[in-house]
Amino acid sequence: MQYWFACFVTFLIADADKTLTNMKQLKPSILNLERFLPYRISILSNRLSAIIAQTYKNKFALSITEWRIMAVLGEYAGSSAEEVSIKTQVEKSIVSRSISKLLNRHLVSRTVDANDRRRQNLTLTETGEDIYSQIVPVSYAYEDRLLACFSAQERVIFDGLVARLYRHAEKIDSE
Amino acid sequence: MQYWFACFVTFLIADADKTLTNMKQLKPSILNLERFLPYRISILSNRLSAIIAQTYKNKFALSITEWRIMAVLGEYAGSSAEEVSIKTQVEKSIVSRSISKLLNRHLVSRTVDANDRRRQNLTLTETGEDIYSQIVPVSYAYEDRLLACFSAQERVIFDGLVARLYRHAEKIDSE
DNA sequence: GTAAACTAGTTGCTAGCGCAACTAATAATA
DNA sequence: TATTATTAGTTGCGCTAGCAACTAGTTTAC
Repeated sequence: MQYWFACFVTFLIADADKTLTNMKQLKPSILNLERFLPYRISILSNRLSAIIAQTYKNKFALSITEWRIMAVLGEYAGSSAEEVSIKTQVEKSIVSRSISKLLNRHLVSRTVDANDRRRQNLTLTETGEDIYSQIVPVSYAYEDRLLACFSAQERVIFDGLVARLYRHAEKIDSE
Repeated sequence: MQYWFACFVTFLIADADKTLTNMKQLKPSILNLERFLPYRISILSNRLSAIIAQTYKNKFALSITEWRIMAVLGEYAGSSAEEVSIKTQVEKSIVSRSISKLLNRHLVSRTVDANDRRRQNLTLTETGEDIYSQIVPVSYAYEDRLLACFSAQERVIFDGLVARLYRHAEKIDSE
């Protein structure tokens, strides 16, 4: 057992005791919002989004949704709107409207698919690629700055727990 | 060092190695949305909210915002709109409009404060209390169901990491 | 080969969010 | 005490989200 693990675990035990003590003070007939997990995740998400939305808007005049679409196209050029919708988890009508804006700004181009004329293949234009390559490091920098409050081990733990909770919620959702 | 800690830590090390391996496969000039923390938190939050929003809407005809306001008033009767706004992290104009709806439905009542006639003290009505006491157990049940994918220890860890990240984001935000 | 079912993408409509401007009341300052 | 600044709450407005209906193209099944 390495030293950092011992430290980490000690910290966790202290934290656990504190939390359990707090929990006992609560009447079960009252719900304390600040301790309610979905609420906490929601305000965390809002705060993270607000910070990054500001940056994208100021520096690149893009909404988070628009950036997400570009992010998918930067990685998977030639995706359809449907595929973008799935990857970004953005509803298809919103994708459609966002793509219109990106087309107007010549950040994205589209061509009707030869084999399936319903389908339209989307690609970043040269300008789009250019902006994309500017945003990527900004995004990574933001992520790093956020994660500065975690140790490398904690990052991994957090990542794992988030992923597990997400998959679990998906399961609950599909029931 | 207790046994479960050893098991847990072993699991974490395995997970860390896997993640680090994956990370090395990434070109730094491309951003993979699915690995980007703010995105992951965002879709997690959306999913958690969507599930609970459905329940509140179906069973009680309340939006999440309306429920959050009631949750604050259930715990702190006589709060002002301002205080509700701070506690719920909901913008004051939205609080104002939501309160109008709750007043119309006679779930909340308000009285002008005697000492400060700008301020209005908000309280749940009897009907409001009644609905509140029905929602609380439903919310706790949902939270328990979500957290079923974590061990007691993991819950505490997750809680702590979420809290830390939130505080850290607050700090970043205020700079 | 044609009708029915399905799929891709767009558009109409409603509701909620959030900024900013506004009203009314109070507190601070000179 | 008069002027100014501050605070509580409401309202106007534009934007986005998301459901549902729609168009157009494709596949399935008889």
